[in-house]
Amino acid sequence: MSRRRLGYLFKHAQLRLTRLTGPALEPLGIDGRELAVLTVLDARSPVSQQQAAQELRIDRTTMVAMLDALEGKGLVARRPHPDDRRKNAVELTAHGRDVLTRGAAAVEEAERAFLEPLPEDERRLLRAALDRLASDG
Amino acid sequence: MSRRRLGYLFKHAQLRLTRLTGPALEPLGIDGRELAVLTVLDARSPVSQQQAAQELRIDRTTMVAMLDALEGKGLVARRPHPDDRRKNAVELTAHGRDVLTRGAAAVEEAERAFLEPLPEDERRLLRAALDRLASDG
DNA sequence: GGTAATCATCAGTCTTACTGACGATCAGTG
DNA sequence: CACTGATCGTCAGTAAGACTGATGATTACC
Repeated sequence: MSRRRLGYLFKHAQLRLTRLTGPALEPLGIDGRELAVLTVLDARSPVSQQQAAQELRIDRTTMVAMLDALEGKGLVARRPHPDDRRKNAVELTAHGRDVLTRGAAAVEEAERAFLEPLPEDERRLLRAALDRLASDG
Repeated sequence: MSRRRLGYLFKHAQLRLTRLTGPALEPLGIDGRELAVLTVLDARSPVSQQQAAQELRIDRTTMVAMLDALEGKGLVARRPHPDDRRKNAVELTAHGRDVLTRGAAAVEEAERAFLEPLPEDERRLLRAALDRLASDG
């Protein structure tokens, strides 16, 4: 039985997860946060930067920096939005789509390794529980 | 069903937890990390700074800063270790013990609120699962 | 007794993420 | 149409958290 606080458990679970996903993505030159951005762009493209930021619940200014990085790596392109000249329409490049595909596979693999200590049914339960706990309520 | 990555779920579950524990501890003038230090000192006191740091898996230099803060608030005292003059023997003050007691109660309450979306049996299961996932393996 | 390891500390750095301000642009009201 | 207020992307500055590497003091090894 664990006397640890939930805060401790979350922090160190996340640390262990990062120790697995980090090296898995490192050959692709991105980290987990960047992969999340690529995923959103793939699903919703073209989106404004604000839309993408809201989707991931990150700050608009943080998104600027992340897109700067991703654009610098040639994974993402900003172009002027046809309907609203305040907005950028952000899209994946061909290279970005490729990195997304390979990154997603790498992360799935890392998540499998991460969850390996748990029996199958508990993995599903954990995911469902986290999903409810992570929703702002 | 959740398509979110585990990294996202952990991050935002933790954010929501902090939104609950933070205000709960704020009247006591500490945060969750500091409460964890107080807890270790209470259980193991007197300990060296390194022992306390290892217990919480935080860096030795981070522990220096945290004890500086806690000492400044009068919750903790460093005294020379009787057996080894390189070490500090760190202990709770009377005030520190009091804050620990009230802080622990506040956090228990906040954790209850955090877990409130889950049925009773899933709460236990989550805790057990996190415990295994957080262990470095 | 001399070398290597340990402890606490400090300065510096890095990452992540924020606030607040800005110019440009759009939307709604009258 | 003109004004007001909101929205979008950007930038500068800041803050928290946690690390590295170096240092002085001390201890352990043999």
